[in-house]
Amino acid sequence: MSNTGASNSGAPLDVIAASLRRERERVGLSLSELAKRAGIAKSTLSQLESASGNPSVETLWALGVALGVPFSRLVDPPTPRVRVIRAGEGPAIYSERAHYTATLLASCPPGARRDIYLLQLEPGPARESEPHMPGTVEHVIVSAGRMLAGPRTEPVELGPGDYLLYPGDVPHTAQALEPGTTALLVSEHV
Amino acid sequence: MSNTGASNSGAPLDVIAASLRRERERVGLSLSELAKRAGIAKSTLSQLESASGNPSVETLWALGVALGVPFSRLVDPPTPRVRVIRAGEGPAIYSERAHYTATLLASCPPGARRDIYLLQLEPGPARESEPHMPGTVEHVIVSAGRMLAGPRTEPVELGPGDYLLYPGDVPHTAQALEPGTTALLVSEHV
DNA sequence: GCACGGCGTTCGTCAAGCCGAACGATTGGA
DNA sequence: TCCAATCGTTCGGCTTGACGAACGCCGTGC
Repeated sequence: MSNTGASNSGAPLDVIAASLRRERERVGLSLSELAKRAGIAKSTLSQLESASGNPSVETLWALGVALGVPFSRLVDPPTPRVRVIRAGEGPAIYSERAHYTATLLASCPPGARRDIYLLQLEPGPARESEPHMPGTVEHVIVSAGRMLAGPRTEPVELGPGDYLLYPGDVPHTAQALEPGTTALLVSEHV
Repeated sequence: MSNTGASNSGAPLDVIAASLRRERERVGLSLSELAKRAGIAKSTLSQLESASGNPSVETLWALGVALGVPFSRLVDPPTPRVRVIRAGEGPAIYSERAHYTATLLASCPPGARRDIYLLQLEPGPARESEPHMPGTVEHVIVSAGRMLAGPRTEPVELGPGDYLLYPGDVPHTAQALEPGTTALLVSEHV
């Protein structure tokens, strides 16, 4: 998960319990063996997997290391499998003013750690975005056309194939310089 | 963070201490005030910020919620700012056999949680990829041309603007069906 | 000058996490 | 069949995290 403003849902302990068992079985370790490798008592691990415990960070960290798994995997719920969204399909956001279309391709359930949008822009007034969640960064890759993008204070002109990374937690802007400009926007809060 | 195989570096407690203070000051809360909002004793918070403690998950969770910050932000080190990579620049991977070019646009230091590649493919033999890190998923968005992509067992044909999500921890493939096919690949291990 | 409120730290108490040992259950081999 | 090994759970102990209270410090204003 990520207890972001949007999603503080679900007691972390249950998630951790499930994650631990899932990851342990995926690796194919016994409870005893994992406990030994992580340097913790197997009784401790047993209690954690039955969600009757409140592990310290060090304990959980040791388990993450022993499992060869990132910390966040243990506190965040699982993930998707396969999905296709055909051109033109998918939830879209339109803006008459800015001649702007954003199609949401992927949002990480439940609390979206990163979103992927397909942007289709026409020349006209710039689309101004207010700051997002602190810690957000946005990646823009232009597919076709030319555009101006980035922090409002220092926008960058981009052409096909250009890539731009900028902080999303400050005011930023997007504006097409040519008709039929399309770009990909990856917005992630780390 | 992510104590992934690659980056188990740094005692988590020090990172947490630093993160905690950083985020608290960014929000502009006093130690006492934050402690009250998180529902923990300020003495506890004080010890955590001085890295003389080993918080339980519940405690850290409460702080994350009170700060309006994702859990991982507290155990992971900071992040980047602004970067531009012009078309043709950036580290690239070529493959004569598969007429394939991948340009690495963004890799999340230090332990890469997701990579963004620009793919340029020409028709020819398919590029076969072995499974990555368990838990990896890949997103493909086609900019131009047509291509075949996805799990080796069930590839999908994609045209301009199409989006595909598939697991990256199984064998998968990529093959251009038209000259000048370009696509964007987001590879993330959650 | 001095009382007041808020700040962050330190101290003693209590509850809870972590541990090792012992337990019943299950499996495989002699 | 019986023994041995391993599994995961449960039970006292010791350790340690979390708590509230008291402390010293600093800026305000009466």
